[in-house]
Amino acid sequence: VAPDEPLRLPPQLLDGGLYGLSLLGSAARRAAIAAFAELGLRLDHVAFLASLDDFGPSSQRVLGRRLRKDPSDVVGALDDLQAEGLVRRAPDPADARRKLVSITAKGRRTLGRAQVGLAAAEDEFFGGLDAADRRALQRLVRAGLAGVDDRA
Amino acid sequence: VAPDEPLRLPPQLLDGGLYGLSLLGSAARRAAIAAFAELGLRLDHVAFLASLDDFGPSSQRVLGRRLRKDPSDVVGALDDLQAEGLVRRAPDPADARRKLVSITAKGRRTLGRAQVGLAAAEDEFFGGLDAADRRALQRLVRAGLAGVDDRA
DNA sequence: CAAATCTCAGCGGCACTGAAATTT
DNA sequence: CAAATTTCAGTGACGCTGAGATTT
Repeated sequence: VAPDEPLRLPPQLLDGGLYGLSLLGSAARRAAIAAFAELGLRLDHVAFLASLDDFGPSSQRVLGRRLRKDPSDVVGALDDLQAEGLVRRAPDPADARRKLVSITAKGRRTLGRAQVGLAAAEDEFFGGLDAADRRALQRLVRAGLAGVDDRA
Repeated sequence: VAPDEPLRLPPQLLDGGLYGLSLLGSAARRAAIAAFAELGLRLDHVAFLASLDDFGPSSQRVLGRRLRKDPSDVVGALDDLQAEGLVRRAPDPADARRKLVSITAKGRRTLGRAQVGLAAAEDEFFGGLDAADRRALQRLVRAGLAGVDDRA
């Protein structure tokens, strides 16, 4: 008697949509984490690098708000990135309470490698969907995220 | 100078789809957790109750595999549920290594309350989407979860 | 005997709270 | 002085690993 039960999610929970979305999000998170692990980066590390690359130098507070990260969690992640030489912290000349964080040239190179790994992980993750579905899902995710912004 | 920056996610990460899906999944998870918090239940508590309700009594091993939970994590969650009288553990007469877990009448009542709270949370969470989009998102999530099943 | 099942101890990622130190 | 910013210490949920005890 060896019951090799596969994944079998309770329909009564899946029906609503919130539970399934949470599970799929976890799977997506795992896939992204795996893609960055070989670079020694975590998900939030890459998020900080990408934010600095896209929006330019920011104070830690602003950087955190953009990514919905708690200020106390920003500290540790930036410590890691700074130790690797991927970001720079400098006092803000306009306000000594703030530190201006910027991405370094090495940080940009690392970010580029992370993007390559991410793209591969995405192709694999969304491999089961055809192009139209993948586009549709992406649109709905963006719409959903806009709602998240409001709610917070 | 008070920069009240809102959520502003890096486009270069969002473009691929995996990052956005991960974020939306986290938001969905938070919403579900909040819906169950007033009942003193966590997400996995409700998942176990729903699984037992939908599929009937199971060994802890099978119960865990169905929900993609590690056997070691099943133990603690069932301890909680059993302490509240929501599930029952009995030795499997066919195999003394196993324990048969079943949901109690009280567990079903609690699960019902959890479903009510979840439905409300879902209406609020998906409030920004029209009915067609909500249906489409749910379909794509199911398709995506099917892929997750394969990959694991 | 090897394998399966339950259990416990521990670690890593992540999100959050509370509070201290410094500066505006 | 109150408020903003960075920082640290701690907690909780969650997923995973490794190992022990019992039974098949």
